Amino acid sequence: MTTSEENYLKVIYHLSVVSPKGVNTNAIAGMLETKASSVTDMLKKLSEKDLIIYKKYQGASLTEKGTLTAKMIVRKHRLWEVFLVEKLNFSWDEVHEVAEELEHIQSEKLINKLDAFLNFPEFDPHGDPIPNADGEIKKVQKQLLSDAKINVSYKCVGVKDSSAEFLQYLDKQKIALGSTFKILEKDTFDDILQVEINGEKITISNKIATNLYVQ
Amino acid sequence: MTTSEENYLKVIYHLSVVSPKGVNTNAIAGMLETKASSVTDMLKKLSEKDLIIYKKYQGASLTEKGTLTAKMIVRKHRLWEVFLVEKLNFSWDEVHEVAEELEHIQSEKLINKLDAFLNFPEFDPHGDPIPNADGEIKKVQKQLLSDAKINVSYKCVGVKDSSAEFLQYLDKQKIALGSTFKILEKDTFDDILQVEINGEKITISNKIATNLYVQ
DNA sequence: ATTAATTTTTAGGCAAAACTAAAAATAATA
DNA sequence: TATTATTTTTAGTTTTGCCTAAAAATTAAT
Repeated sequence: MTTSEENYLKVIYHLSVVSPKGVNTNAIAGMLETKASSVTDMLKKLSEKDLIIYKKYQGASLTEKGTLTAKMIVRKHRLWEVFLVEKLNFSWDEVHEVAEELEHIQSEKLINKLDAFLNFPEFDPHGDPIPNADGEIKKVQKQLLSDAKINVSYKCVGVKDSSAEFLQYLDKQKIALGSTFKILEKDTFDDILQVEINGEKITISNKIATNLYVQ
Repeated sequence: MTTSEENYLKVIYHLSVVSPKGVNTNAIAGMLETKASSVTDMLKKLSEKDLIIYKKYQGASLTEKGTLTAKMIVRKHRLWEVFLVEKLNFSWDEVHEVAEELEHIQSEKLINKLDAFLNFPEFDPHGDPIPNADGEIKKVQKQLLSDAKINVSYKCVGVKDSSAEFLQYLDKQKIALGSTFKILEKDTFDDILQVEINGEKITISNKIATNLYVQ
């Protein structure tokens, strides 16, 4: 497997969540910052390797084999992120790019030993679940803060947007995984929420609320 | 820098120890298991990037810039080896291939944080020195066991050959870094040495003795 | 000092993964 | 439904790093 093939599989895997019956060529191109024609070439290649189902103009979906492969890449990515944050003291907004490289290191032994070293973590620093060695992912129910009820206490368990900018904004607002949330008031007109975070009252935009997972 | 370019620099760096005034095209090809013509192509490229001095038919030698780059790759390789052995419990014969991949991860921050996490080790699991962040290498004097004096006590501080086969042989003979050595008798005729290792008398071939560094 | 052997370089190609531009298929709209 | 508009695919290039085969330069040997 080349790094490029792995990146395609990973993107198809992530996009499959929203378009389970075929991921568009353009959508893949967008995620990988490449051109549609390049995507077509690669889809043919991945199809011949039985990693995806691909029919012209119909988009791509992962086979069993492709799904497992993609999950292993995601597993590696997220385990490395845990390592970087827990052991090397990276902040949660710095780990993505480095993990993008580390996820392509080819050694099952390495990743399983890393998993053990980290004590078999179930979530990465952004709250995303880490597939185990068999590709199984622990499903937890969680909802967006924007969908949460008023005056009910929640705990922050993940972020939807894990861009450095958003994560840095959260740091500034002292919002982290584990923070407690209570919506005091929703102002549907100007898309603003009054919330209590760890006991303190603040105002956040709906944009923020639609990118925080709570439980 | 591509992985390929880095591998060339690393090989030139290692070969420069024995041929400081120009490394042969064929020697590089041999180390990289590639063809001389491919090497010529790359030498031109590295030369244009001012990483090596290259004149047709004269071999290659590293520039200042090339030397520093090579040292940083060696630094990464050896630090990752320490990580694999110390933290992930790999054995010293398993780490080379994985480190060959990890050494190409591009992040200065990563490697310096890894260095700190490992407590700034000075030697890798095979006794090779680890360049610091400035490229400085601590020089220690050491000699081959085959050049050691008779009836003098030495300590094993490194291996010259770090192939898995050799390292596994050492494991079997209970020879490790730190083991104490004393040559009892040298038989120059059949190239065999009577030695005392950690107090026990055994016989080893000269081939072994020429691949062990002692102090 | 020639000739032979070896090493190194050139020349021309190939595969992977990207690209541009144009053609074909599908989807959207009047 | 006919006509746009959009999406996707094809066709033809490019770049990187490798290859083979042949030519050129260097080194070794008679």
